[in-house]
Amino acid sequence: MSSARPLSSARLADAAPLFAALGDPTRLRIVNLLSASGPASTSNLCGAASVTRQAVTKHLHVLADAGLVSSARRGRERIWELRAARLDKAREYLDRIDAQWDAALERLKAFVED
Amino acid sequence: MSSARPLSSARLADAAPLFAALGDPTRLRIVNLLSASGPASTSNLCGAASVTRQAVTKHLHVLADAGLVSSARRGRERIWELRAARLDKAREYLDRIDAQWDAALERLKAFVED
DNA sequence: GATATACGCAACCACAAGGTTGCATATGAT
DNA sequence: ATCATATGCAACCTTGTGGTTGCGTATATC
Repeated sequence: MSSARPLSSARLADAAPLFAALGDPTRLRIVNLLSASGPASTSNLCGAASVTRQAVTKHLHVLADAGLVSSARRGRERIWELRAARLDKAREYLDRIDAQWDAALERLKAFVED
Repeated sequence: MSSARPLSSARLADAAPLFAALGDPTRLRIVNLLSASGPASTSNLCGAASVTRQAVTKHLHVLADAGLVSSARRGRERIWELRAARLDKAREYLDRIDAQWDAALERLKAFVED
């Protein structure tokens, strides 16, 4: 028996920016790159993108604001790293919504069989 | 041992619109409602939103374009239903990115221990 | 010290996105 | 037939977002 509680609106408002950050092709590409190759510098990430460095930097800041990446300066370059915990948050949301849906289906089924 | 293959850019380009659709608070609220209470009509969903019916309709169409909901007219109302399969797609993406990240960490660790 | 590299910051621009009002249309209820 | 309900559609507005160019600054490298 699933114990899915309804998602609080607070958690929902928190999750939207997360998905929004993942909702851009260039940013998703960056996340994918960071997850596949590990930490990388800004110019390193620029190599894979088809936009200017400044655009990539903006995207990285959006990801950072969403908590999906963190960065630190190393010498003259800035190294970006994936924050897997935040990704898990997103997964958790989807899991809970899915669980809710399953529970709703269950209730509907029971109602019909009534 | 995880068998995480790198995500093809085709799959990535496919996933971004999905996350983008989930990246709006109002839309996420709608998805949450549909998952918690099952299928509902447009005006039904409007009750929980703080925007006009037309705005809600727009959001529903965005969700439909992303494949996250489907709808059918029933009498004078239109009933919207969650497409759980599409939600699973999003989860799958996050899973694979996470697996990639784990694999990358593993390699880094092995490299350091070298 | 001169030079190339890597980045930060600001101004600016075009367009998509979210939202609204207004009006038309179809369907259920009386 | 009449009236209320539920929706569809279009025009319009405002802001946010993704992108650019230009310039300044810090850090390696020679």
